[in-house]
Amino acid sequence: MTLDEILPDLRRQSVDARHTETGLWAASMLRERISAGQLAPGAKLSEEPLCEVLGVSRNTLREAFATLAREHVVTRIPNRGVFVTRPTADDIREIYRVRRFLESAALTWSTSPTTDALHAAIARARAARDVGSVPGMASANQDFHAGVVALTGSDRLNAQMTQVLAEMRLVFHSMVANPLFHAPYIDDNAVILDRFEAGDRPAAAALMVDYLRRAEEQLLEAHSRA
Amino acid sequence: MTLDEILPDLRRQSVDARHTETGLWAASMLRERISAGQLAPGAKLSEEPLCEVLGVSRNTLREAFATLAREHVVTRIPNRGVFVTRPTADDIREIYRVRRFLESAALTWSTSPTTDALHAAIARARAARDVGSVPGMASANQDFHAGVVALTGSDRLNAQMTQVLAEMRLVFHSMVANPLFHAPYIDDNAVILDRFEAGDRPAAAALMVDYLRRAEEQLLEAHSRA
DNA sequence: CCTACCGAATTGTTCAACAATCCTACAAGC
DNA sequence: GCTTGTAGGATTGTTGAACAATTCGGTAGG
Repeated sequence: MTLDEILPDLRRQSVDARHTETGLWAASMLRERISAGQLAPGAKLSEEPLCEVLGVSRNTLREAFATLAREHVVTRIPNRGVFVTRPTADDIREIYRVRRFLESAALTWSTSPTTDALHAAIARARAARDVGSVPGMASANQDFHAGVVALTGSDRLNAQMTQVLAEMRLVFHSMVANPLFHAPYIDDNAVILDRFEAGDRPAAAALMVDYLRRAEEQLLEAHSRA
Repeated sequence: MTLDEILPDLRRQSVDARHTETGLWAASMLRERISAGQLAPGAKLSEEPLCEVLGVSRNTLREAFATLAREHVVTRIPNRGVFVTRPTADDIREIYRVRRFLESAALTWSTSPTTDALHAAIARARAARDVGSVPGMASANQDFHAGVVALTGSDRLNAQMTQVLAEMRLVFHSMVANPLFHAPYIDDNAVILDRFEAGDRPAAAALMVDYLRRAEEQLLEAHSRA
């Protein structure tokens, strides 16, 4: 999907928008579109048409670009422009490196033992699987892993995890989505949660590392084909 | 001399000559001053005089502010202005929460066993202690802990650690610096490194958590007095 | 002493202009 | 045929000025 195709859509959402912090608002609008896959990886985000459609000035739009670039959602090439990031194989390895550290550390040293959100995420994933909803499974799966890091109670670690999961969505969009990708991992999550609640944190962490290694391998394999 | 041989050299020069990103350049100038303590926490960064001094326009300066705000180095209050962040007690707790996770996880699961940088940092710290240089001890100590996270080989985790250490400098600047703060921790670092190299990673991680808890407590105590 | 209001100063945002850089195409030379 | 050089046009990088919105300090009035 190209930029031109979603321009009318964006225009509709931005007609009567009065906001303080316009730059952050513009960033969130673009982030939404990119997360949803309406702006595919590699797409060029030209300043002029976007300004016109969002109803902001070029300066404000550039603030939004700076925000998104810092989140690795968008890549800025000097004097060339801004593009939706197209994750490389190295990016995938880096993302999973971060996830292995963050998630296994959270399972090992977290202090908050409230796992309601994790149970809810697993329930949502199973419901989505029963209905055959791939986006539903993907979303619920991300909620589970975000919830694991939320056990740390740290805003900054949560922010980093949120960012990495946003990059994960880019990875999914940049390759042919295998409809069956998420399904087998749902029960893995359940086992990890079970071990964690049984008090066997090392086992939970080890299972998580194993899970993430398998997922990484599968994504790298798919990436090399694309 | 062939083309390939001089390519890296050329690239290095062109990177250095990159004044083409004025916003980032201005941000780094301010970051330097703040890190060095020349701009104390709580100081107001008025736009107009800064523009004049840095020789950039207000728009460019605001891009720099946006960058620093995302790094928590600077706090933006709408319609009031931009201030050097004054860390709160909660900030200190959050910083140490992140450090405990990042550093103990690095000691537990790191793959790279090259500890040269860590030995060098300890040596620098001891040399600074012998000379009685407090900034030298602080800097070397930060190098050691940054090096621990560098064991992960992850750019993103390194970036997060760098950011958190920058916030640590703000913490130090915002309270009366105790000249003896760093000294007792130097040998703790050495013990942690020793356990790590002996292959006893759980012990190294546990010592690190203990170290960070003591440092946090000490800083919180000092903060409550200020 | 407190409150309401007014004006100065500062920030938030936009606009228009210019400089610097890159892309495309096309001609010239080996 | 392939590379190299050279316009021209388009896009980005940066600036300066303008105006709206908001805050702050002082002051008159109760």
